[in-house]
Amino acid sequence: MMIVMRYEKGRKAITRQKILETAATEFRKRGFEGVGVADLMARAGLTHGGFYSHFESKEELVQESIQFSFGQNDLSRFGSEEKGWEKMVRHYLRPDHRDHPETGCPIASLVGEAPRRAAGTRARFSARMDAMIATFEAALPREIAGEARRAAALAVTAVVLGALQMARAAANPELSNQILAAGIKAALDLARP
Amino acid sequence: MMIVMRYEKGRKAITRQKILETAATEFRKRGFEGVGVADLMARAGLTHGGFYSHFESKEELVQESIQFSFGQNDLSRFGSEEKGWEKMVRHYLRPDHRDHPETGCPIASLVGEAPRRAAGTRARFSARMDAMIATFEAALPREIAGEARRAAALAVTAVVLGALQMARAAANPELSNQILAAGIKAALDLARP
DNA sequence: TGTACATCAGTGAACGCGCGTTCACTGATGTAC
DNA sequence: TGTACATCAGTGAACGCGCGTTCACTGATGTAC
Repeated sequence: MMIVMRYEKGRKAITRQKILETAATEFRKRGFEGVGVADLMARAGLTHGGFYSHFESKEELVQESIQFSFGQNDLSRFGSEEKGWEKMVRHYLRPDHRDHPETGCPIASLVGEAPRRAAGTRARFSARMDAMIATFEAALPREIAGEARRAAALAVTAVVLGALQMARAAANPELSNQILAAGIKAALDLARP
Repeated sequence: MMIVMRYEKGRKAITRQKILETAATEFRKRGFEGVGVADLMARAGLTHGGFYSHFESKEELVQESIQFSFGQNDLSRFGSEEKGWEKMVRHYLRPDHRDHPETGCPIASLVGEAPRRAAGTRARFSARMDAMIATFEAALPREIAGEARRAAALAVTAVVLGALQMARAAANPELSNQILAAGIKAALDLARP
């Protein structure tokens, strides 16, 4: 007996993608613990019961959402451009990124929560952090070579990550802008041969 | 009629301090949302009902615990020493600090959650972040003057904060150590006149 | 082309559980006389 | 010194609520004939 498709082939996949997109947005905005399955499904225009025909558990969704939101925020598109690393830094530390964590870098939004999640989630998160470091490393000026190149990539990543989080936590908007500016300046200094 | 002390004067204050200390530890370890009032009170050797004779709400405890754990982790003691800023950086990015968030800097542990808390909590958290920046600023070499001094303090704070979080999130211990080393190197570079 | 049927994505009530908070109470204490 | 009493830090049952998860179901769909 042949396996038959009862609905249009892609329909379930589309719904799954919609849940994933909603989750990626909400998790970055409110944290993994700040959003419930029912709330998420309602925002995706569905009821909560159907969730488990798409994902095995909330933790699985958490893991897949990390991949998804990283894909939305790939800095590597600047990699082939001239002074790509500088564009990456300025893109990362722009006010719009600070003001919209829900569409921004998931590492900045969730790095504090990641170490407390399940082992599989930590592993995936760490892999994405590696990818971010590698993107900076690949884009740095070619004059920085050998071990210094790796160290510079780590340092640039640390400074943009730290600065973005500080800018988000700062109560004073003027201070917040100062932090972004100082972060850009420092990252460019660290990436100078 | 005179107000009378039924118990030893300091007893309630001691209990309150114990709750605060437990909360400061647990919040840094598990996040504000990761610990409940009942769990906290049990760890302090009490039952949960008494909590509200010490604090108005969990959020008030959250706020006071930020102050408390900051007090436990003051970098300013290095301020009067020679090359105090370098000692601060090395102290902040030492492996023991990475491995023990529960006794470490509350800003590193909680900066990601702070923007999502109540306004009063955000304000207190931001004030503590200001204090950390000011501690670095005061300790920097005197050769760094004017606006550059402020910018350097912001940059050093961003890099140590970012590096500590990355080191905690890294799944690979070798990478984690690399991050700490690169963070120290970068912070010292940024604090060089 | 028309009808009966099998499929299965999505529904919504229900589960046990832990959350923050409230409140009537208990029992150890210091005071009054 | 001895006893009755007022205080209040701490107890523990109970509250309404939202959590992640389960499951019997519904109803729109494509297929078979």
